Amino acid sequence: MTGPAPSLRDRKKQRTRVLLHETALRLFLQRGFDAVTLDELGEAAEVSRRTFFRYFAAKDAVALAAETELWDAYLHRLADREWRGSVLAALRDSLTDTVRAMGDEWLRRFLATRGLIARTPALRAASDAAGIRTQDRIADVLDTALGGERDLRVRLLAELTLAAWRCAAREWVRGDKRPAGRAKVDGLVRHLDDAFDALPAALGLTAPARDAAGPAAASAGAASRRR
Amino acid sequence: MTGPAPSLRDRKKQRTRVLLHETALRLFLQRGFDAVTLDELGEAAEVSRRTFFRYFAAKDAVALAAETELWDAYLHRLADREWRGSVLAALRDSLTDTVRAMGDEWLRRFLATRGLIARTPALRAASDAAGIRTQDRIADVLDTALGGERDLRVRLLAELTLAAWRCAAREWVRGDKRPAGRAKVDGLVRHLDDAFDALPAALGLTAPARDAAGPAAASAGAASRRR
DNA sequence: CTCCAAAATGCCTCTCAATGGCACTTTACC
DNA sequence: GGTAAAGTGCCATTGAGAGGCATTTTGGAG
Repeated sequence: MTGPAPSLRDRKKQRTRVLLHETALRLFLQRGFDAVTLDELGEAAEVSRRTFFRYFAAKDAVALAAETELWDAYLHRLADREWRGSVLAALRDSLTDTVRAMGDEWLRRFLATRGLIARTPALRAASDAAGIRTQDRIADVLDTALGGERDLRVRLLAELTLAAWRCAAREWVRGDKRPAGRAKVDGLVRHLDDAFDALPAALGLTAPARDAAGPAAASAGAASRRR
Repeated sequence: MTGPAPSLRDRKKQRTRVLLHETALRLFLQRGFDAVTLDELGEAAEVSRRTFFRYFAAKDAVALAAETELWDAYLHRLADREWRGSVLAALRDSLTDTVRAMGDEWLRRFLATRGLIARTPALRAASDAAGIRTQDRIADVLDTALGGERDLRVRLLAELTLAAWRCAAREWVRGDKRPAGRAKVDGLVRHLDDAFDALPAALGLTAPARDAAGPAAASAGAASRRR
């Protein structure tokens, strides 16, 4: 992919975008998303608020940019892949492949983003809403790839993919913070695998029998019980 | 449930709340959610903006009130039920039972709400985010009811319930608008049944074989293919 | 290199949702 | 009837978000 070299204009724009994003993450982490105004962010990045809005659609968009990059990369990978065999397995593999392919620099920003989401209701809501828009996009790619019929199962698969993601991300953020770098990514991938693996068993989960003294009567299946 | 009779204070508050909600739906439907300011809504309902915020946490909350009622009723039903057998079936039955139990007056408001959501990005986002908070609440109820262990399958079941809901609601809004009253509710219930029914088949969906000329090679399963 | 047009930026004004303090009004209860 | 608590309205403020337009920067042709 050797296009024309980026112009000075393009380089400057990219630098401004990165500067806004990094500055935002730093300030939001220091003082909290809600406590940092866009005037302050612009001052710190030496960019006007007007310009900020030329780069990001909203305040929350700059905080969630690393997550957006992941979904964009994932959607791109889905659009490019060959489809054969189990669709869910393809959705799963593409997601874990995408996560693995994101770089260390992205990982640092993504961890910061997850931390902000965990402590900021407005960011959680924005991230959740964006996730559901991602589901729409996944369903669109699948409709196109699988033959253009509007199939309820396709829609559900998009839902299941993000369901697994949300469960995995939730556990990941909760988990041990000590691993760094690649081990962090591996942890996320493991949680994703656990979540996708647990889908069939979840469908079959039954309530404990009323007279059982413990969990012995719980559904036997792929054991995803918390260890 | 015969508690003490509501006081004049309580009755007036309830009337104000209903008035705000109904007035908001009317104005939002006439002119669009974004075009109606809270000053205008307050003027029309003869309530100050300050008071509006004593009843609703945000502008979108008044627009989504009917949906909130549904989820509150559903969560209440889940908290009250006996748990035995398949958890997913229980989640499903409780949801369809709840929908059926909501009254005609609620149905009218709920239809208006769905219409607003369909045409207002901000409301769609707010509704989606609220849906995911509902998933959290479902998972909490399930954790309590099933023995208090944090089980990934439980979390996934909450996800699957809202997944089916979103798919069903989407098809429902798209569908024939001519049925009224109970037939509208039956339509929603039917879409919910279809969506829950399609979950196992979705897990097993495979891509069409590359040399197949048509969908003949698609996964044979519970056929939820669009008709 | 110069010039001009296009693109990017900053300044400014405005709107409106949201927040919150406090004075005033209404209701409940003794 | 009097008083305290609850409810309401008025007012001021903040900050995200929108958009117009002047100014600055960059690209490209001659």
